[in-house]
This record gives sequence, C-alpha cells and structure tokens, in this order.
Amino acid sequence: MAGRPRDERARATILRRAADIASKDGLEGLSIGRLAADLGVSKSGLFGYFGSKEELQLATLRAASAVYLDEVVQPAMAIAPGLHRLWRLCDTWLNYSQRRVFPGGCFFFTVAAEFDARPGPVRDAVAAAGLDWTRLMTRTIEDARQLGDLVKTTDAEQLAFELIALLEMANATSLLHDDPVAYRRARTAIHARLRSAATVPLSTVDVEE
Amino acid sequence: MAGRPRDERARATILRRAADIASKDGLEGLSIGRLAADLGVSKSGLFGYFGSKEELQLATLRAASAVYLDEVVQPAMAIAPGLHRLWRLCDTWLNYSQRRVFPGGCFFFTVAAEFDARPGPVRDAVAAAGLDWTRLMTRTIEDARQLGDLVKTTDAEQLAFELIALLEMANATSLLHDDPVAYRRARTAIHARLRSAATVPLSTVDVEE
DNA sequence: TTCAAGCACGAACGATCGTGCTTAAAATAG
DNA sequence: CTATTTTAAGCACGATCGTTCGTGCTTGAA
Repeated sequence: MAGRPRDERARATILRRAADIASKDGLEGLSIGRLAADLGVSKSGLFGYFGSKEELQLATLRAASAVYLDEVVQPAMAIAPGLHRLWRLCDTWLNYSQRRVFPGGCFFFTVAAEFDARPGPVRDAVAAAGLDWTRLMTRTIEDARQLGDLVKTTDAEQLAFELIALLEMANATSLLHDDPVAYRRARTAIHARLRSAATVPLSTVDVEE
Repeated sequence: MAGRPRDERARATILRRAADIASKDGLEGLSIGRLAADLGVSKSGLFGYFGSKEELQLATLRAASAVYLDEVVQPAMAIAPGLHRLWRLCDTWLNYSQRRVFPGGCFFFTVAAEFDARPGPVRDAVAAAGLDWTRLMTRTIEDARQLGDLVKTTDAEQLAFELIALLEMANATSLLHDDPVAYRRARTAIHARLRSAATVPLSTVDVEE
C-alpha cells in the first residue's frame, strides 16, 4: 500500500537555501524559478514539494525557526536562569546576526519588515514567531528578576522591548552601512541597561567581543 | 521650441502614491502597472515620467524624504537647540509613525530592511538617507551636550544609536502586532535614558501621549 | 513480482513584469 | 492661425512569475 518515503533531506536542503535567499530578498523576492535554478533542479519538481508558493514561504519560515532555535535559543538555555543567561541570550543573538548565519542578517528581521503591513497567513506566522521571541526574552528577564538578579521593580516586558530594540538596531545598522561597530554599540548599551537594573555586578560578562 | 509643459503636479501625485504603496509593499513590490491602474492612468504614460523603474524608485525615495523633512525634522528644528529639541525630535518621529503618514508605517524603515542586503543605486540612496537621519540625531544630541543639557561625558553617536533603536522598535512592533502600547514603551524608555544623561530635569515633557 | 506512492522532468498555461514603438491630442512659438 | 514639440495613451515585445499537466523513474510495501 505504502510507496516511497518522502525525501526529507532534499526538502531540508531546499528550505535552507530558501531561507538564505529570503534573508536577503524577502519571502516575496524568493522565486521558485530562481531557487530551482540555484539548486540545479527543475522548477516543477521543486514546486511539487510544496504545492504553492505560500506553502513554500511558510515552510521556509519553519525551517528558519529551527535554525534560530539552534543558533540563538538553545545556547542560552543551556546555562542556568538568571542575569547571566539573560546576557547570554543577547550575546548569542548578536553573534548569530554578526556571523551571518543567514547571509542577509537576521532572517526574521527581514521578513517581519516585509510582512508587517500586509495581511495573510504568512504575516500571521511571522507575527507568531515574533511573539514567541518576545515572550522568550520576557520570561528570561522575569526569571532573573524572581531569582533576585534584577531589582524587584523591573518591568520585564518593558525591558524586553528595550533589549530587542538594541539587538535589531545592531543588525540593521551593520547591514545597511556595513558597520561592525554597531554590534559593539549594542553590547555597550545592553550592558549599561542591565547594570542599571541588576542587583549584582556583571563582572563575568565582557562587552568587548 | 517648447511644446507641452510637464505636469509637475501630476508627478508629485504619482510619487506620493508611490511612497504610500512602497511603505507597505516595498520599492520592489511597487509595480508600474499597479501604480498606474491605482491612479487611473496608462502604464506607458506613467512610465514616461521616469524612464525606468529604478528612476521611479529613486524619485519615490526623494519624495518620501521631503515628506519626512516636513513631518519630522522641521517641527523639531523649529524650537531652540538643547534637551527639549532632542526630546521633541523623538516625539515628532513617534507621532509621524503613529499617525501613519505613510500607511505602512515609516517609509524608510520598510525600504531600509528591503535593500540592506542587495547592492545597487537604490540601496546607496537608502543608506545615504539613513546616514542623514543618524547624523541629524547625533548633531541634535551634541548640541544639547555642548549647551550643558547633557553630561559632558555623553557619547553622542552611542546615544543616537540607542534612541533610534527605540523609535524603530516602536514602529516595527506597532505594525506587526497592531500594538499601540509600543509607542508608550518607546517614550518611557527614551525618557528614562535622557533623564540618566541630562543635567536638568525633563519636567516640561510628557511621556503620556 | 506487482503495485502504489513520491520524485524529477519538460512543456505549456495565463498573468504580470519592465520596457520600447507608434500615434493622436494638446499646448506653446512663431 | 499654423507649425512644432512634448505628452499620454494603445499596443506589443520578451522575460519571468506561479501553476498545471503528463510522463517516466525510483523505491518500499504487499
């Protein structure tokens, strides 16, 4: 009854490349023809994996989420909750952007800006991913607060807003002006902001690289 | 010698509409056919105004710059240099974004994210506009510092980086999550950041609305 | 061995993209 | 007025878009 199993490896290869392209040209700029030519396969063959461009976009988004989880979230969650983990989360994010894990910088920054003003399922998925990220940052802050590493009056959502703002600014500035100094500016600002809210010194972390 | 005069008003109308579209769909998503249909004119007639899509994109960028100058820069530059003007500059920016002067939020945020990873004249023009804005913010800070409103040790470029980060985060969050609270978060953060660097109280400004 | 399911391909679809060429209307210069 | 010159529209172009179809081929289960 059952036939050939799905080629998950080929699919993953396609999606990884798709995420690379989308990080530069967006999910609309990602065309099936160019992607197929880029991978040396036929357009219709590649199309068969997804059935529609929208499904390709959604699948690309999921694939990018997995990369993001590996590169940013897990390294930070590997260490104990608290101020140190909070700093680490910001640090891994900056490294993820700076190392150009995606050639166009942070994948989600690109597609969020692309879809923030148009309706549809892709926009909803992008917004959901953004919400996940905001909540992770907020919870990491809240953990640090409840552990006594941050002052009791700390507004976790407000602080998350400010930290994420600095991360994304570093990504944007570094890309548009080819300016690596942006990352140091972000680290400096984050360090100062955390110091102002911390109950313990941030001696273990290092702003310089 | 001279025949029919070029309709400068029609051109301005075209570009204002083009900027509106581009703020939502980007300068690539802005297509000549859709723009012409939107304005009820012929595609080739509209095309004649610019001669190429790239020139349309560059002209749209210039038109958006003029709007930006009117809506953000001039209201702030109308008052005396110093801490008050600095706050006012941030405030007019947030109002410009919040009022949806462009329906897709800040025009430059959209196109900067769109072109930050692809080469060409449009990217260069976008980067130049971004640099102008950064320099204006830096100079406004530096003026306030030299006037004694900010502490002598203030790093103007660093502070400009942080303030712009908060402005753009408000714009992005408000759009993607339809969350008006983002603007209040940005005002709160900017207020706190300026208070930490100010030598005088910020009593005259109001975070709420 | 047979069969069903998945993959890859080439060809073609209608639509839209940016961009020319041609033509008729319009407005100024003489 | 006529003559001149630019504008704006109609039409068509090649390319590319997403998508569909038909057809072998491969593969694992029955």
